[in-house]
Amino acid sequence: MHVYGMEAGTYCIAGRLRMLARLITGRYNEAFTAEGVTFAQAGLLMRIFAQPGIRQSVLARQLQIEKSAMSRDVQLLQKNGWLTDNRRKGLFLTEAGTILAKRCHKRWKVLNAQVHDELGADVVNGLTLLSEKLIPTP
Amino acid sequence: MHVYGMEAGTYCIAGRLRMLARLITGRYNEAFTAEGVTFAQAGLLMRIFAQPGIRQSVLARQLQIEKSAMSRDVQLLQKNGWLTDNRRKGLFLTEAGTILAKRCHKRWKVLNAQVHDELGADVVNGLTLLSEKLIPTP
DNA sequence: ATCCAAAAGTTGCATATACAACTTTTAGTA
DNA sequence: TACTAAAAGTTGTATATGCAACTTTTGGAT
Repeated sequence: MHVYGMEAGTYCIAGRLRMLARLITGRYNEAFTAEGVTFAQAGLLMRIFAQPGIRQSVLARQLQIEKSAMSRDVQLLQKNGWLTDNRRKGLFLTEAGTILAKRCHKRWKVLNAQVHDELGADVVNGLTLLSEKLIPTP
Repeated sequence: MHVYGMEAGTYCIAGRLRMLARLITGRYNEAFTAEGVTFAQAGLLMRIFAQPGIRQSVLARQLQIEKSAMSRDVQLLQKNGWLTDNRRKGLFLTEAGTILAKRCHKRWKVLNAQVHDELGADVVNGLTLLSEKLIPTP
């Protein structure tokens, strides 16, 4: 029988990636609910912590997110008091934002290592290879 | 230097998967704009075509999408005239829906084969392995 | 047939995301 | 310095998604 999405060896790449992203996002989200943020928010906070003063446009390129989406993500962080108000001059964490970013990074480190372990080197290498083939090199 | 997301070998699995999903979604979306649908919509149409009468709950499990999200996705298809109005008794394509699903499948087949080729067996196997490790077996 | 618990489906609310069109800022050049 | 084109950022509109709470449907057990 031929059921869309079930063919051995010819499954839908986009469908599969989207499903996996949903699954893994759920798992990471769980880990961050204790901090009151989503993974997407935590990820941004950690990046801004690591690259203070970074521009939205650069983040958008790094993450391959449309600039308007990034604008809104950033506005949300700011509304929560985690960013200073000079959005257009580069992004900087407030004190609260810095504390939160550090707490998130602790959780992220543990979880991500655990997930790496569970998945194994083959999977991680596969993902790396996929990244190299898909991510535009600027 | 240690920049979040840039560490060799310890990158964020969730972040990476989400980025790849965004990239590949964009590419598949392009292919379906000619049909006036997104990839998500086309994917649903193709699944309902392949499994007529399927329940939302089953689709939600297959795709690992929350049932409320699925409910809305399905409502959108119906609003566009692609589904008959008996949502709760199983999903069926209208004539227009059937025609559209077939057209989408043609495009999907070409694109997906092309992407498979581009990525290569290693990547595809890596994704398969990842799926096996992440997707809950019902 | 009746009743009840579990499953399915919906709705309210919030976030994440894209595209198009618009405004603002920045940088280079005359 | 003034002008202008490109880059950056924002806003309108729409889809995709999750969680919680609610309603409806379904399948047994009596």
